[in-house]
This record gives sequence, C-alpha cells and structure tokens, in this order.
Amino acid sequence: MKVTISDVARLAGVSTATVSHTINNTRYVSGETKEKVYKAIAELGYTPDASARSFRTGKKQTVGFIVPDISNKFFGTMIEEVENYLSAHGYHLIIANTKEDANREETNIRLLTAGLVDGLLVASTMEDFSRFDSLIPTGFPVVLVDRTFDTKKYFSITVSNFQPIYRSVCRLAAKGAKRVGIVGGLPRLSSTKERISAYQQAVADCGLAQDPNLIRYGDSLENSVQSCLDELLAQKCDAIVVCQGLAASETVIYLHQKGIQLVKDIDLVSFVDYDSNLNDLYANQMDCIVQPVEQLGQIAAEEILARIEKPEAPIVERTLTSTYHPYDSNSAWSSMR
Amino acid sequence: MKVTISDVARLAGVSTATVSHTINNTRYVSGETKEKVYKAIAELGYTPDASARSFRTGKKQTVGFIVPDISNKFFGTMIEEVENYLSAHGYHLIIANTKEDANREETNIRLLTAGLVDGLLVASTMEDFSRFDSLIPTGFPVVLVDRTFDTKKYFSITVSNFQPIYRSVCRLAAKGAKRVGIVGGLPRLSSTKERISAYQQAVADCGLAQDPNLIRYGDSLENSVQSCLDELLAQKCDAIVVCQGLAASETVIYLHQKGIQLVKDIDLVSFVDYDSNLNDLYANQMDCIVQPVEQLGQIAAEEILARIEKPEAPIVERTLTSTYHPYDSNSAWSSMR
DNA sequence: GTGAAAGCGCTAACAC
DNA sequence: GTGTTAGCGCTTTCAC
Repeated sequence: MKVTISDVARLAGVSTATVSHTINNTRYVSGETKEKVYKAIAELGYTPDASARSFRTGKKQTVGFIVPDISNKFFGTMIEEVENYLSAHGYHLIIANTKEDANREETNIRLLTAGLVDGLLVASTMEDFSRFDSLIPTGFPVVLVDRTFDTKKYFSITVSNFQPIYRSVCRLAAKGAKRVGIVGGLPRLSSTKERISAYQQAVADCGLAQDPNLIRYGDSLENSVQSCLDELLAQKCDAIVVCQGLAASETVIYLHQKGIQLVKDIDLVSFVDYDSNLNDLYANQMDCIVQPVEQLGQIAAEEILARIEKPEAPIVERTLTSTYHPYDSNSAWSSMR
Repeated sequence: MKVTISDVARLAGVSTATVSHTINNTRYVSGETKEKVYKAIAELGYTPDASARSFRTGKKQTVGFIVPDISNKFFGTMIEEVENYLSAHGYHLIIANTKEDANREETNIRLLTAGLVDGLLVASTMEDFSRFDSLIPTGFPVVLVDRTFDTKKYFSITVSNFQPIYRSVCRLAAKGAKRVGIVGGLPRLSSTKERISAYQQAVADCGLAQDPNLIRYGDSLENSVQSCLDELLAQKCDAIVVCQGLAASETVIYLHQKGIQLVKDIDLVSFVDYDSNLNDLYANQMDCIVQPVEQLGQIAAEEILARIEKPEAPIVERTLTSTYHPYDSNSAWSSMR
C-alpha cells in the first residue's frame, strides 16, 4: 500500500504539519524532531506524492513545449536545451508534436493548459493569431519560440535572419549570379515571411531577377524539398538559398544525386542546424547561415520560468541573430558576423 | 477566478455528480440534463482541472521517457513515435535527458515515479541492475527500451544486431580484409556488449586478426569518435565497423577530412539512424546496418500502455532485428535481409 | 516549536 | 435518473 504523510507522522509521533514543514523547510523544526521525521521517512520508504502536492499547491513544476517536429534536429536541440535548464530548476518538460498541423496544436494547447503545466512554450504553426489567442487562458504564462505573431501580446523569442539572408544574396550577386532562387518554409510562418522579405529586398537592391517563380515554399518536415528544387532548376537558377536546416541537407543530397556540383554548377546558401554533419562536409563549398538554436532553447526556458514566477511582467520580444559564414575555398568556415 | 465543477452544477441546477458523469460519460444522464450541463459549461468556460482529476483517480495519463540524448536523431525519432502513439491514446509524454549519466538517470527515475507518471520508458545508461531495480517502486509499470539487463525482471524491447554485424564482418573478410576494427558504444551497455560479441565471433570464425586493439569504445553523444578512429587507423585497419548512427556520421566526415576514401582506402560498415542524410550520400560506398527505430518507438509505447492497464502481465522481452544493406556500387541500397 | 483541521476539485460509492 | 457526500494526500492557517 501507498505510504502517506500521515503514516510518517504517526510513526514519528508528530503531526502531519510537522512532517510537511520538515521536508519542505517551510518553518522551524527542532533538530530532534527533524531527526525523528527523517527516520520515519526512511523506515517507511516514504515519497511525497507529486500529484497530491501539485493539486494542493496549484503548481505543477512542469512546462509544456509544443513543437512542430521533434525528430527535426533544430527542434531536437532546442528541446535538449530547454529540458536541461528546466530540470536544473526542478521543472519537468512535457512534449507535444504538432507536425505543423494547427488542429493538433489546438488540441494540445487545450490539453496542456487545463491544469497540466505551469507554462507553455510554443513554436506555433498557426497563421491566425486570434485563433491562437483564444486558446490561451487569461494570464496563462506563454512564451512563443522561433515563430511569433504580429500582435505583440505574448512574450517571444525568435531568430532574425534578415541580415544574413540579405548579405548572402548580395554576395551571390557580387559573384555574378543573375537568377537567385529561394526555398522558404511554410509561407504562413513569421520566420518564413521575414526570410522571403529579406531575399526580395536584396534581389531588388542588387538588380537581380525579380521573378516570383524563383520563390518556392517547403515545410519543416522531411522530404518537402525535391519538387521545389526541380522547379527552381527549371527556372535556370544560378544560385539557391535554402532557408531551413533539414531542407538544406536534403538539397545537398539531391543535387549530389543529380550530379550537380556545388560552386561549379550552382551556388548554395544553406541554413544549417547547429553542427549538422553535412555542414562540416560541405562547409567550404557553400555559404552557411547558422541559427543560435541552443541559445534559443536556453533563453526560452529561462523566460518561461520567469513568467511563471511573475506572470504580469511586461511583454518583451527578444530577437537573436544568426551568423553568416560565407565559404572560402582556402580556409574553412570564415565568419563575417 | 478558477471555475470549478460546483460552479457548473450550481448554474445548471444539478449536482456535481451529474456534471462529472456527464462530461465523463460514466453513467446515464438524460438528454435534457446533459443539455443544461453543457450549456452551463459553455457559459462559464469551464475546463476540468487535470491535476485534481489525476490526484483523485490516481491516473496521470502521462508516461515518462528517460533518454540518454534527446538531440541524437536515433532517440529523437523514437521520441516522436512514442509521442505519436501516446497522444493518440490520450496520454502525455514527459521527457528526461540523462546524457549517459547514471546519477541523472537515478534522480529522474525517482522524480518521475513519485506520482508524476503512470509508467516509465527507460533507455538506461546504468550498468548495475540492482541499482536500477532499487529505484523502481514495486509493481510500477516499466518498459526498458533499446538497452536491457541480464536479469529479466522488466519488460524490454530491444534491437538485435548480432546477425547484421556477424554477416558484415564475414563479408569484409570475403572481400579480403585482414584487420577489421570496430567502434562500439559505451562498454557497459547491453547493446554494445552484443555488438562486440558478434564482431568477435565473426572475426574468430573468419580467421581475421583477433587483436584487442581493434576494439574501441565511444558513446552515444557527440564527438566521441575521432580518437577511436585515430587509434584504429594507427592499427592499420583495412575495414571499420561503426556501431552507432551518430558516430558513423562523424566517421564519414572525419575520414573525408583526412582524405581517406571509402571503398578505395578503407571499407566501412555503418550503423545508420533511420533516414540520416549521410546515408543517402554514401549508401553506395559503405555497408549499412539499419535499426528499426520507428518500430522500436511504437512498440515501446504500445507496451508501456499495455502494462499500465495490466501491471501484472507476464514479463516479455521483445527483440527486433536490424536489416543489413551491403553496398553494391552498381545499384544503390540492395537489401539482403 | 508544534498540532488540529480545513479544504484544493474532483470521482465514485451509496442512497433514493 | 439524480443527489449526497466521503475522501484522495497534501499544505497551510490559526491556535496554543
């Protein structure tokens, strides 16, 4: 049978209050009494029941993280960082995977906010802010990660890729490219919109071909990139920007399979998931844009805990910046931050 | 303020029991009453409090998964499959990351089994069965995943790589290899032990060099492989078996960087995480051993739920088998299952 | 320095 | 077909 706090109290010859205060260090208990309590706990093998405790206190010591794709290393790494920070602060992490499906996201937000977690980290796949907003109970601690909404109602922590993309396109132009294609993520996402807009601005500013056919959209899941590439190649691109780590890996492979060589046949700018293996292999044949994934995860974790402690803290939007690593066939990765 | 079941009952003019039974479909409620209840719920925006519920019923609708490395795609993919199955069955997933550290594993097992989850999936990093065993409360539903213990006290679901490794070594021998090296995972793990033993048996049977210096151990985390490779290369290996997907990726890169060419300079047998990008790129230059990661995850999820429903079900150890894909420079992957 | 006891919100006998 | 009510195991106020 389960051993409860009253069993301990009885054996130790004290009240349940004293036992509770002893284990939680929440009011003074004499050394002697403490000892009796700990002895009883050890003897009975008592462990306080977490769900009774969180029911009573209203604190779950748990945060939920709603991700579009766990098996994508970009999110996998973020999850790892988040878990790491949380566990160091006595919190647990509940994961929900949406596969970029807004309905799954909705279900999960409902489920998790109904007394399961103290706060929510969301890399949302929703386009419609009001839909998202309506799911969040008033005052519930939420931090948007990687993707945000125009309406600045929630704390968010995102990565800006405007500069790196703009610069990479300019550099392609300087090398003589005329038709630069781009593969973005899901068009509805804030991250995608920013990237496409950086590309468009650079293309215009550098006098490159402004052709809507040069813009293609994939998603963050697997195997979305081939048709985009086929279309871009048919458009006679001389350079391609791929805005997402997984898609970039797939691009390298696909081009390799088709016998198209980097640098010689086509120039590539790749988003790169932190230390993806392919980077190392091709780092001196393509420009790389590296997102600070680990920082993203760590800050997200910090901020959600901060908001759990202080829900009324002012809304802030934090933006990290990716680094741009143009290749240089002489040395390997040369950063020009 | 939080709206509770009694608020709903009051507004609907029924008892809390009726409200509870209505939302849980747990006894007959007349259509008319149901309607009143749902109306009140909608009006108040009532959501049942999950932690009160799980406190009351003792069911958390949550399983814990203790993994050595979230960001490793092998585990990332498993997690995805597990989450997928669980969420389809109304369960949540709590993740804990041990980084192959037995103390972290211990802490997490304690935490999670103390009323947080209904059952536990563990890819244990522990060597000592009795240490592990002592952490699990009597009768607590546990399924060991990927790694098991000799003592068959817990349900387990693992992958056997004996056959594939044995065959791959034989094939290397047939191709003329004399000194075949191997990079295993952590020596204490059941998975590593089986792999090394398959290698040793094949090496003996095929008359290859039996040199303990040809056996090296890494771990499942990142960057553990270079020193192993340096040592093996110093031993003048003509072929290497790398027993772990991440390590295999790193091997390909490292050899590439050192200018050592696959097939021509050295033969490679690689464990491959399901659809790792590097496979596709090198699939016709190295033998691949593919673990059924997705199946592993799915079955693990199935089994933990089964054991949560029926904790006294007999212990079973399920073993899946990896497939062996020797390369064939003419066609791509040719499976010889 | 410690105890008694009131609930947290819900479910599930038991009663009618 | 529905209501009453006793707790689940813990924290915490109020008392002494």
